[in-house]
Amino acid sequence: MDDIDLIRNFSRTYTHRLGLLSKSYLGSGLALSEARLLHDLDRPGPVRARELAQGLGLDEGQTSRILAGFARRGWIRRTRDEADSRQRPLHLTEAGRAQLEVLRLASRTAIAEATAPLGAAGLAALARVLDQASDLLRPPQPPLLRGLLPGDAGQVIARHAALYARDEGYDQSFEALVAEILAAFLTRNDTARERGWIAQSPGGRMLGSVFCMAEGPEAPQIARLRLFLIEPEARGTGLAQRMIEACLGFAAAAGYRQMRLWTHESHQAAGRLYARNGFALVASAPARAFGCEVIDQTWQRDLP
Amino acid sequence: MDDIDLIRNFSRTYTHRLGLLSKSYLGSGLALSEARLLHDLDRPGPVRARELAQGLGLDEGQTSRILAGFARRGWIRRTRDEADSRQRPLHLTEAGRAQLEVLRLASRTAIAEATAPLGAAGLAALARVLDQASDLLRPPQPPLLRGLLPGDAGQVIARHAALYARDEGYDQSFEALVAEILAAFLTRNDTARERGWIAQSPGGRMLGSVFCMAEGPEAPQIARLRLFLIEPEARGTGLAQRMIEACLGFAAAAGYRQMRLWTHESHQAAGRLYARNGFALVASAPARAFGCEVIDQTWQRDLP
DNA sequence: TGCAATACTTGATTTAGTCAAGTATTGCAG
DNA sequence: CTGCAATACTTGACTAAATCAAGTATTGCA
Repeated sequence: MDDIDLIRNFSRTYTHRLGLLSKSYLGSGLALSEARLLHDLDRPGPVRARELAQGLGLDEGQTSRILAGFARRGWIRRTRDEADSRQRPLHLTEAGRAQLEVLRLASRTAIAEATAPLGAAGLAALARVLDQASDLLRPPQPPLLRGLLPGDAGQVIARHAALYARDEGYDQSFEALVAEILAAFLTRNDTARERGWIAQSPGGRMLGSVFCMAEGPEAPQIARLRLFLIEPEARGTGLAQRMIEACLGFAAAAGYRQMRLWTHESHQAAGRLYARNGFALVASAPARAFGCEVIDQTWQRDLP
Repeated sequence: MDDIDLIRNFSRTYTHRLGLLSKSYLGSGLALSEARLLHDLDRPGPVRARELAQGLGLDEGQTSRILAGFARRGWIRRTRDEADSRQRPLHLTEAGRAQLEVLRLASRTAIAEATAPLGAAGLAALARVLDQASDLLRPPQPPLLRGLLPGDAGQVIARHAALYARDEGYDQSFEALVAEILAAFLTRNDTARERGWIAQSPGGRMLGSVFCMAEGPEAPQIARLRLFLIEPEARGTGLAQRMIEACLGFAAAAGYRQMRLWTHESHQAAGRLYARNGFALVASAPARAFGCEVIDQTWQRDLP
């Protein structure tokens, strides 16, 4: 059972369970090739018929016929290329985009039904590993660092809870703490002095988080770096460094004079990262937290 | 970009890159449905045509025709059901099995070509995440614990190196150490007193390893638990406990009086597991190893 | 005993896909 | 600027897979 057999094995399971091979695509009346073609038409600029055919490995004749059908149904507009009138650049119309949305919903429903037995947690785990696979299949692209969007806070809570429970044995009280921290952050909504970053894979799954928060009114010049988490599969890639830099840069620009953070001694890789970024260990004390014996650490550095 | 969109997105990337949709299956002259049908015929007992059709979502008429073709080419034998002569139980012949092997090789070649740009490490990573996905899609099954097979030692070395480099920052000297330990183990080949276990997912990927080795001639009654590793995604599932029990059970049966192990303080979850299994910390000392400052720990317990 | 249900098979038809030829246009060597 | 190969797409003829419906032999059961 080598790597290739594992992949073959997956293909069979996947096509079987997710029914990728379904003819007459999801009852939408469109054939699979038509659906794929329509999807590939959804690009900002004009599209060439040949590009589409080659991109999908479809026969050009067949492509031509399918496109004729789309034009008849008003899903695409075929314009005339001024410079070369052999070509007929294609544009998706509003009707075409609407049809694409119909398709998207049908496909979402089908996947939701097929994955219903997995439950929400299983679905999230599946999405996570499949998106990892997407990343591996695509030419490598660096993760995106972006601000917080709706739904991110929940993800941050869920991943903190899951990973700390697995790796450190933390109990539910840790999830509650993370939820409280985030709830307060969102409530304060102090965008000038506080910010969160989400690292996101090219496919869109969350790879990590970091937050810059105010230490509190009694220490207005101190910023706190919090909820710093990198998914295991994204560790050792330099992503953590990028995220720390984003956080430090924001804190300095927001006028803080120091940045402080709180961690546990067991996070050795994190400790090395903090040390590399000018933080120094300023306090350390054993404590009992989240059902475990831990050694709390406080690190601090000055900001430029 | 929610979970379902991530899955949709993966499906597109995957079918595009791995070309699942290839008609005329891989130049073997068989259509995709024929290949899938032939594959599903490969089961120990007799198979019913209807089962096959329903299992693959194929039309019964079409199934009948394809099966007639298989029978004509001598790939299947159609017997007569004594109790119900409407049914014609199907059996794959040797020729059919040979054809299946042709198909398997063609499919392997196709995957190997499609994944060539990823390199060996990328392929291994892809196989790993896709097999995780297979596990998630299947009804849950517990991992299998088995002895060492050819190729396992290499995997054990590779995963130790990769995970410790990622999580602890160990350098290459750690990989060398693991390789030496395993080479010596394989060379001694002392099956009565030493053994290794591999935990394997239902799909077949390695989920973890543990070894029972002799401490050495100067301490013949002491066994050492070594190379204990659980893949991150398999942590917190009780697998580690099963593996420790297997190792302890073997050591006791092999006549050892004590079991000893060596770890680092930073592996807190492992430490808790050892404590739960009767081990006590007997020595602890800071050391510099594999390019890191660590705190070596020795744990020990008596065997029944 | 008769009749619906089952386990397939066969026939008629549709349709996606293939291959090759056809049309209009472009680019470029002579 | 002429002619001819190349390009971008279309069209026609054909193949084969898939679908739908009807057909056959057999079973089970009221």
